[in-house]
Amino acid sequence: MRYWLMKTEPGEFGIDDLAKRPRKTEPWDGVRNYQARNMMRDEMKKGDRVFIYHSNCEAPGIVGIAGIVREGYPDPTAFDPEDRHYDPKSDPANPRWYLVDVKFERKLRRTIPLTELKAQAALEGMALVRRGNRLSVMPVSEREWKYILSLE
DNA sequence: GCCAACGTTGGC
DNA sequence: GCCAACGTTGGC
Repeated sequence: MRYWLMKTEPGEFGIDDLAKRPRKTEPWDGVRNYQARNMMRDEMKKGDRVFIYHSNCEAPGIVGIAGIVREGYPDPTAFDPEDRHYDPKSDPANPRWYLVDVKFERKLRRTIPLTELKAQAALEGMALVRRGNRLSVMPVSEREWKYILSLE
């Protein structure tokens, strides 16, 4: 089993929206970045665990835990001209964008803010705290996962 | 709202 | 294949 972190904007779709979904599950659509795509298509497996991170908001940070319940499949929003993530260059016969289904597990007892994560020497190597990082899906090591949970 | 950092596009 | 221009991300 592997560990991941996925960003989302709470103004668009936050951890509480995920918790309210039928079966607490949501297709993680709309990701349009090749590195993130590759991870969702090739590397994320059923049962993997995910930190949900709120970005672009008043208090950016890790807010909860989810699990992967369906492995990579083509992102249908790429084929829908009405969708704001429509990509005319994604051919259904050879899809460009992929997603996974994510299921709510629990909220953390508190948000662990980005500022706090940045202050931890133990987390120096994390992609999340590196300057200019813009990846919306990234791996988390087991050591980092446990360390972050110990801050909860 | 600002702006640095980064990814993508497209002309050459 | 280079690289300038452009668009987006996301913290602050």
